[in-house]
Amino acid sequence: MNSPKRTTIYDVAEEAGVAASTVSRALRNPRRVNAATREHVLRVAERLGYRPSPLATALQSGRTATVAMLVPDITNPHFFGTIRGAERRASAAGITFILSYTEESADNERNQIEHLARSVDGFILASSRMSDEGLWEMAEEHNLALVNREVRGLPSAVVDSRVGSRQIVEHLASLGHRSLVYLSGPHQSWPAGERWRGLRDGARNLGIRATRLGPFPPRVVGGGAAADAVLVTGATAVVAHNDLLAIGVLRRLAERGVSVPEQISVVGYDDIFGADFCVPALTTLAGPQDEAGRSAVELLLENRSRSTARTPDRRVMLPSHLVIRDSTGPAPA
Amino acid sequence: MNSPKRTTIYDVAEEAGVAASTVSRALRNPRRVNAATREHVLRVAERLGYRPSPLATALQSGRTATVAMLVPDITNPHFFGTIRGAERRASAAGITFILSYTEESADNERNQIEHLARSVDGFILASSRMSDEGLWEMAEEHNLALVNREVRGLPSAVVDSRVGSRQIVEHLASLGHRSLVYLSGPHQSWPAGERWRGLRDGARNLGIRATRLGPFPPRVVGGGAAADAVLVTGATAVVAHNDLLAIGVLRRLAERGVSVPEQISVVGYDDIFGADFCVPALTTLAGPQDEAGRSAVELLLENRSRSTARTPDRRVMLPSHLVIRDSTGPAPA
DNA sequence: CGTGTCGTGGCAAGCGATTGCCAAAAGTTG
DNA sequence: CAACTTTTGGCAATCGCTTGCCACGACACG
Repeated sequence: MNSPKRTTIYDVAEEAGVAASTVSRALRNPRRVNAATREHVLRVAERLGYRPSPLATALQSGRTATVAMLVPDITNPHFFGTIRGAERRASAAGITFILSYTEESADNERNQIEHLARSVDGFILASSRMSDEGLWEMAEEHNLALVNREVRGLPSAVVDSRVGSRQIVEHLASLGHRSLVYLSGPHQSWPAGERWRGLRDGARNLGIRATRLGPFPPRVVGGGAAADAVLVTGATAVVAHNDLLAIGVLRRLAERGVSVPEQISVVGYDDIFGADFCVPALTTLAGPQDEAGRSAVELLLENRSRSTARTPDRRVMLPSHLVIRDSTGPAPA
Repeated sequence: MNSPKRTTIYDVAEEAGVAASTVSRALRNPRRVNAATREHVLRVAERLGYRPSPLATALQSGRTATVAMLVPDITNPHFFGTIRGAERRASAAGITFILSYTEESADNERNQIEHLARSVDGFILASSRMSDEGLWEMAEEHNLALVNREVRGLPSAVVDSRVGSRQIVEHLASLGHRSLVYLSGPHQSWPAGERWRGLRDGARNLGIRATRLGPFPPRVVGGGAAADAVLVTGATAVVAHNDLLAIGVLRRLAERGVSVPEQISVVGYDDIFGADFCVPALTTLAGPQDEAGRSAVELLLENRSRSTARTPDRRVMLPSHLVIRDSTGPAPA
């Protein structure tokens, strides 16, 4: 506990026979102090086991060396990669990483930001539920970086799903499929729009038919209704908004005795943990989610001193790739 | 950004025509100030959009309203439940949640604690890699709560795996198995010891043979070697240290054409995401991991003002239950 | 040798709250 | 109505660190 008062910069100063300011400079601003003095101060600090107080530092300097990541839904494995990447990058830069969940609500997101605003240098908003306008407004006051969401004027790191979606279409077309169904995620979901556009455009180019159903909750449980909806369309290929939904679809199809991929091919997005060992193993569009998290932290760091000039909005686009497994196959004759 | 200086307690004080101290009291210590004054101050604060600075508060009062959770390995889904539970509980109490990974290293763990010590009210150590001695030492200086680890004198929240392990043995024995193999996790792992003891004792009671192999890395990739090791023993039942390892075993067995559960029954621990849709679906000992996370936060909160008396060490033991799926079946004749 | 420059270190004013202590105002009591 | 207690609000110190400004000495230069 804090009972045995921790050693402060003053303790070090006294012990070293210098002023507190000198200690501070020796630590933060090496060139501002004589090499010998500095060496001495450092040694004393070390001996006393001195640790700076991040709070005091932050209060004074305004820099907290902390970032917060806001994620809509903690139960969604999709975010694990992003969280991991962001945490790693932050950690490597000596930056404290705060994780918080917004329970899928834009209001909640706003509140969290407001609540943490003074304690962090910036926010990583993963799959934000806020509107573009809301984000712009927030960005006036706070340092933001978006993950898997693009908004004009705001820095973002996204895994491509537009180009990847075309690859999906090409893959399916090459297997002889003439039509596909996209099982859409939530309406406000930015990637859902991207994916659909990619699929639609790809389909148009290749002269096959693409239709969209939904929205469905992007979770395993959503797969039941989704699968049934697909069956009535008679489609031979279905692309689910994400792997969870795809897995739910696989389940329901198995229940109903529809064989995959013989009768229907199924594709997902994200390549989450488990996509390789569900049955049949899922064909899915994989992307470097952890890279996205990493990049987001970097965008935040770049923007730290944005107080003066507005940096041009940086956008990082990470390439995705199609992982072909057992859930896709030749279209039935 | 911070350019438009955020409103402070002084701004509110001036606007309301009172002293800063009054504002502070109106906010924190309502009974210390006249109801009318208080009402007025609150209104002004609201109008000015005042938000207290957590940093300043923490610096002065010593309470940070923040907890940190240290997890050895971010890639292990086992921790997701615990993280979720802890985050939720913290969030509900208005407490900021810091998440950090220790990369499986005790040293790293120690460093992280040292690094964050001034910024948090306490630490949740999930599956700590530190020795008992190390933990005692840390507990002298810091407010700790352990998850899935019991150490004398320290508060902890653990999911029972001892009793649960007996249930596993009973389940297997009832299916006619006369011997089982435990695929052990890392040697320093506390649950590994518990599980083994539970299995061994259970086996002794029921007159069946239990042997231990390992240690194996508790990940899917560890399953390959583990499965092969099992096969040479000729055992009919194998209990893996966790679901990841179990899934790896399932895979390898499938590769080698060994059918589960006809030839070998497989059991895991944790009931992670995916355990229900791998093939065959995994029989596993499920526990309320999120409860453990939640409890850990509560232990920390109880102990917040521990500066004076040492509270008796609180231990929370959460019950586990066996989820029987398709990976276990009657012993082969 | 006088003066200008540069390198160093110290002083002290914050950063934004909390809180012990005190004094003025209000309420109580005989 | 005097004496005393209780409320209530303000002053100022404090938490631990950063940083602008100043001063002092060393050094270089003309």
